[in-house]
Amino acid sequence: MLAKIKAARDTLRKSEQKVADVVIADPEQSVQSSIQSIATLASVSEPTVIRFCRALDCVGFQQFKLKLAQDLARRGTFFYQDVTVDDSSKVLANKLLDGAIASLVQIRDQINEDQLDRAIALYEACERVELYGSGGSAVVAEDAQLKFFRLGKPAIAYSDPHIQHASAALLDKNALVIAISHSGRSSDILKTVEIARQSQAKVISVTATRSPLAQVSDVALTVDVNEDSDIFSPVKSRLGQMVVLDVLAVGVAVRGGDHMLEQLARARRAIDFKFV
Amino acid sequence: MLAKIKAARDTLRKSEQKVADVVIADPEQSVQSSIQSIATLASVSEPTVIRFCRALDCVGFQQFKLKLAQDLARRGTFFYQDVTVDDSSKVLANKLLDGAIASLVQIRDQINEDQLDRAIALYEACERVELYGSGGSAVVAEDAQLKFFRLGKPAIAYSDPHIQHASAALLDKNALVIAISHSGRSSDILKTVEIARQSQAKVISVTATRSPLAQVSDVALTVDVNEDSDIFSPVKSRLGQMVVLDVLAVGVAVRGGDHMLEQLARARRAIDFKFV
DNA sequence: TACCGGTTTGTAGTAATATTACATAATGAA
DNA sequence: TTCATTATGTAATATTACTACAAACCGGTA
Repeated sequence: MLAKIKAARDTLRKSEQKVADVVIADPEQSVQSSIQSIATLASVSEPTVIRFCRALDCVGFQQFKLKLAQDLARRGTFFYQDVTVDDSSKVLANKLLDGAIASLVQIRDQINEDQLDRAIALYEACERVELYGSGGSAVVAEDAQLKFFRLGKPAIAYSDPHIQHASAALLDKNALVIAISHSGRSSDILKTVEIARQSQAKVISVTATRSPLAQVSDVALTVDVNEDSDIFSPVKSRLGQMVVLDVLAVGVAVRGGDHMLEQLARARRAIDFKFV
Repeated sequence: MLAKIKAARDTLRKSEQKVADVVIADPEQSVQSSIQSIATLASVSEPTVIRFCRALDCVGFQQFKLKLAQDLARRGTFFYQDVTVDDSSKVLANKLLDGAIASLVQIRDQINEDQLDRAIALYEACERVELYGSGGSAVVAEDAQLKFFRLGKPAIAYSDPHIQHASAALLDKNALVIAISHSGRSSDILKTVEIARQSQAKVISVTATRSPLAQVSDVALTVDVNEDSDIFSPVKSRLGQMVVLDVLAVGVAVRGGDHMLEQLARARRAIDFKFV
């Protein structure tokens, strides 16, 4: 939740940002406050606070507080810690793994059931899937391709933006695009999605809450993680994206009933399990 | 908090016990309820619910709910659960994410510091790195390539077994191979590693404990996860492998001192963060 | 610059919810 | 039974969250 607030903060309206700042500054306090006191602290009106909560996918202030409280409670178990040069390997490994675990916990608590259901419906309605991801997200797109093409419809991943553009232009209304981007701000992916939409294709995005990419998609599966401590690339969001896509694929498979699940299980055992 | 309720339950007044019972019966629900609905469910009056909260050392109902919510959040016991066809999307997502989290916890607790240190030393001693992974592990190898080539030495990932063979044959004693395989039993990867060793290259494997691949490697970074509930491909081991390689790369970076860390952080912000 | 359409924000009122004060009912001991 | 004590509910009140609407703001156009 806190990560979500931080991620969404810049896309919020001016006065909602003030609210975000107050909450970020002292979440422990906010969780015990009433709308009134938060509104006063942020020097905005009370409805603004409510609008802020709604912008974060909460039905109201109460739910917002609850989610935030749970978020804070969990930070005790696994939390982000920056690595330092005098950490031993063991300490280092623990810090990094704790951070990764914490981000998955966060994602778990942010899953938007509604969007997920709609994403599953989009897959069921489509005839083929194209996965677009560049840079680090290319890896995620490829991984997802492996999953999706076992579900019975053609699935292909492209990582080169030019090829993405070309391919997107050739789609039709029976195509489903899954666009993967950590920030959701890369002009390449936005352009690609725009082209895809002109071709009438449906678009699911796997990206940050309220990012430009999320806003131009039919369905947005959001992945917000605290990236502060990632040194190389956003590993945590990568993990999150992979898991979210796994959830989507399994969700589709499950709709296919026991029969499909069993078949997939057999396929998995035959192909990957022994040899990869 | 829940434990507290259970413990205190018998010392409470009759009608307060009714409240305790409905809370214990479904804490997740209670946390989202108003006094009214809890009072109705327990067939007591609203003030009784408040008295119940006070008996548990809370100043009011709100605080009670907050504490309970945090308690529920903290019961962060994540375990594997098989998905079933009648799971809602939400339940499904939670099961899958819990499974993924549990596997990372397991990996964290299994990290072998000694092997990790030796792996770091091997990287420091080498002149170039080749990453081999096929099928699902190809994705991991590519991801790792992105990390390693920022560390200052050439790094390249191959996913095609034939090309792996050819490339391995051209290595020398200054090359480091990182071989990634879930099972560590694929004949392709074993053959590749055998060739690499004949070329005098060093080999780090990221694979299952005591697998054939682990046994023929100079250093084995082991990733063992419970795969029973993975439908498509071993997502969990994929996540684990990625994190373990992140640990290795960060470990190397940290040995480079503050200077290197800072440089990498800058590079990350410039490249990925805004655009991917 | 003045005006228009749309968006953002605040004001004021309403509904819901928690809390208090008090009255009634239950319980138990003499 | 009767009184004292405790437990529980009723009804009023205060607080808090939320809604509808109006004012202010902003960016573009004439």
